Amino acid sequence: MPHWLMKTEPTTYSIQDLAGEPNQTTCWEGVRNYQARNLLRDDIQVGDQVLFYHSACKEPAVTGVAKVSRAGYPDHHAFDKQSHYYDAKSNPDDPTWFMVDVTLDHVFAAPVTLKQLRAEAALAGSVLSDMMLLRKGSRLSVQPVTAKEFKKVVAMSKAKR
DNA sequence: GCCAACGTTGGC
DNA sequence: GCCAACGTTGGC
Repeated sequence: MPHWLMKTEPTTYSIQDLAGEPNQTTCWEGVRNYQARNLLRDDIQVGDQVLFYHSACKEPAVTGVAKVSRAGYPDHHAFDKQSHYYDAKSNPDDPTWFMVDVTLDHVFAAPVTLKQLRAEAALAGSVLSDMMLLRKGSRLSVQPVTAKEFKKVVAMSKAKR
């Protein structure tokens, strides 16, 4: 079962927002990057586990785990002129943009910060040494994570600090 | 707020 | 198809 990491700016949508949703579920709308779109449309499946990441904030961190509860379907926000995510070029008959639904699994008691991830990745032979999130210039908002990386991050969230 | 890295757009 | 200009991301 593949694993993913999804970024969000907590000022826009945080893991606490997800925790407050009916069924703790939301659609992951507004991804407007073709590489991420391809993952959403073609690769991400129901049951896949997701690291929920807060970016562009005071302490960037993985803040919890979510699960994919609906596989790729058209992002209808692209057809809504009122929406911030409106895209005049996306045709409802042949949609450009896709989204999935995610459901909260759990919020980490202690977020695993980007700083901690980098420190871990710097250790010799670290499981995280090649993690996409940590690569220079990497800014894909939906990205693959290996099973080992996923397990490691979850373990770090449980470790005493 | 700065700025490096990256993606997209559009003139040619 | 090239590439400069522009916009966005996101850490710091």
